[in-house]
Amino acid sequence: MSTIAKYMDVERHSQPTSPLYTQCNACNLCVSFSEGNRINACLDESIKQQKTIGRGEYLFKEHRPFKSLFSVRSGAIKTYAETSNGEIQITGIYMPGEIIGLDSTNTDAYNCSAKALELSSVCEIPFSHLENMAAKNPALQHHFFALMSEEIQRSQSLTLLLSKKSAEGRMACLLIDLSKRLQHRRLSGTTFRLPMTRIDISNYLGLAVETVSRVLTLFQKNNIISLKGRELILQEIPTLVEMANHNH
Amino acid sequence: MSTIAKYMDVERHSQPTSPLYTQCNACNLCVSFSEGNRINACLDESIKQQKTIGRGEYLFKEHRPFKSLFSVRSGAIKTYAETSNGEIQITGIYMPGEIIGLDSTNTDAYNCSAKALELSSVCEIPFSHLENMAAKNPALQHHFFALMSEEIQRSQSLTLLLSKKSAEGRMACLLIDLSKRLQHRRLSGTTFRLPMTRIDISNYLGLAVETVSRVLTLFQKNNIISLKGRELILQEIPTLVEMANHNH
DNA sequence: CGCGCAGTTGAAAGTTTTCAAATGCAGTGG
DNA sequence: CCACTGCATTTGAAAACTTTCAACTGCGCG
Repeated sequence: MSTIAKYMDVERHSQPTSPLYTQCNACNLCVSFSEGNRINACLDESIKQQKTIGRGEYLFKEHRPFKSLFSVRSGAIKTYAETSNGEIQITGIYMPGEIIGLDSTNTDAYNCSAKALELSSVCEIPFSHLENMAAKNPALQHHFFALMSEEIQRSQSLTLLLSKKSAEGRMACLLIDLSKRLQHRRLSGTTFRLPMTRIDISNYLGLAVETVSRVLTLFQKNNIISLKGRELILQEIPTLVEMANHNH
Repeated sequence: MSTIAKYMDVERHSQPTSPLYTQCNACNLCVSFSEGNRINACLDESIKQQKTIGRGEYLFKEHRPFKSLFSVRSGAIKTYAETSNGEIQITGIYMPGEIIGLDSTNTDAYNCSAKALELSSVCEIPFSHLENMAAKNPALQHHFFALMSEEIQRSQSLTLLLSKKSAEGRMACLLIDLSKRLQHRRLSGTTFRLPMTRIDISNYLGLAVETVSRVLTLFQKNNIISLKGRELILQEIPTLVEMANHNH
């Protein structure tokens, strides 16, 4: 527990009640780290730095120098890449406890842009420090490989979704995915607010905005969900799961 | 250069002329490693193990215990995941010099199956050994993070392709991608043999087989490519590049 | 030689996109 | 406080693209 340690108890006591922090007692990376390894350890606070960014603001932009990973503490962040002809593709939606930037560790520049979908707070972790620490701590190194592997899988899931599922299936997948991630943070998996606009959803799912709107309307007509603006209630999760598993 | 080293010169001299080994002087991982880091170093031969697998044979199957990564020495390997309802999605086509299994380092089981598209030889590297070595060698650790990051990017490229491109665009992307990877190995990027069937292509690109066939026929009619069976000649690479960059 | 599977081609069907138009919502400035 | 403006969202109808279904050809192998 040497240089890494502490922080967890400090924060656990300073923010015991806020729902935003049920999952994030300290830096999310640390929690993630300690959970994954069943080790009560945490990154040294000296290498971390908290930051708040407003809705629509950038955490970083594509092609800018890559220096740090970011762990989301609250809010939601989207990452996206830009094609040669200016179109963008959202590559991920990151919620509290999740780590941004793992796809850029092989270059000197970020491979995507990261923008806040709502007011968010993040924890910045310089990658060089992390590498140094990982070199000294095999458990941390192992955890890092695991995190990156998970990121590959996340992306592959999206691939499968885009390749094999209908518009309804894609939408169902997204809703189920969001629900699960919220539940993992011990928040409600049935009643929540969509973190993104229909436009972002359409981009992420590879559909036209109109299609997203139509599918959501259909879901509502069938009483599978209830939706007002971005406020969402999943009324028939089993049906959604079934639709999510069903392919073209 | 301690425990890691040697091998490169040994193999470089023993197989100087075979085109299959122009890129792979020793274990591909090592070459990749030494290239990436501009270090003349290589994994200790004691932890490696070569293997040959015939066309259609499995390198490993999904859900089986994860123990090793594999570096392709010759041939071509596809990886694919199976959905709950039995459909499969090809997640990657691996050619010499590329590494398979990076998406499974967070679990005890492989997350996909790997099957040889043609007679192939691979180099098996137990992951636990690699982790141990990486812990002792910061440069190797760094290289590993880079490899995993590249794998994330590869998957994200596929996501973009599936999300934004038409059938023609997808096919063009695949051909250009294959061409580039062959060129990277100093093989011809204009005349080569498709490593996979039309069925594999269709699955990988998220299209129906018939669509793949139609697009290839169209490309031939427009004299963009020449194709007999799997023998391919790219006649108008600039046109292909343009089509690959063009979205829906 | 024939079986089985890969590949091709045509026509119809289906899904999603595109285009167009209207509504709603939020922030801004008068 | 209200009108105004810009964007998000919804809805309808037509257009476009891809899939599905069906049939046929070709190739490799026992």
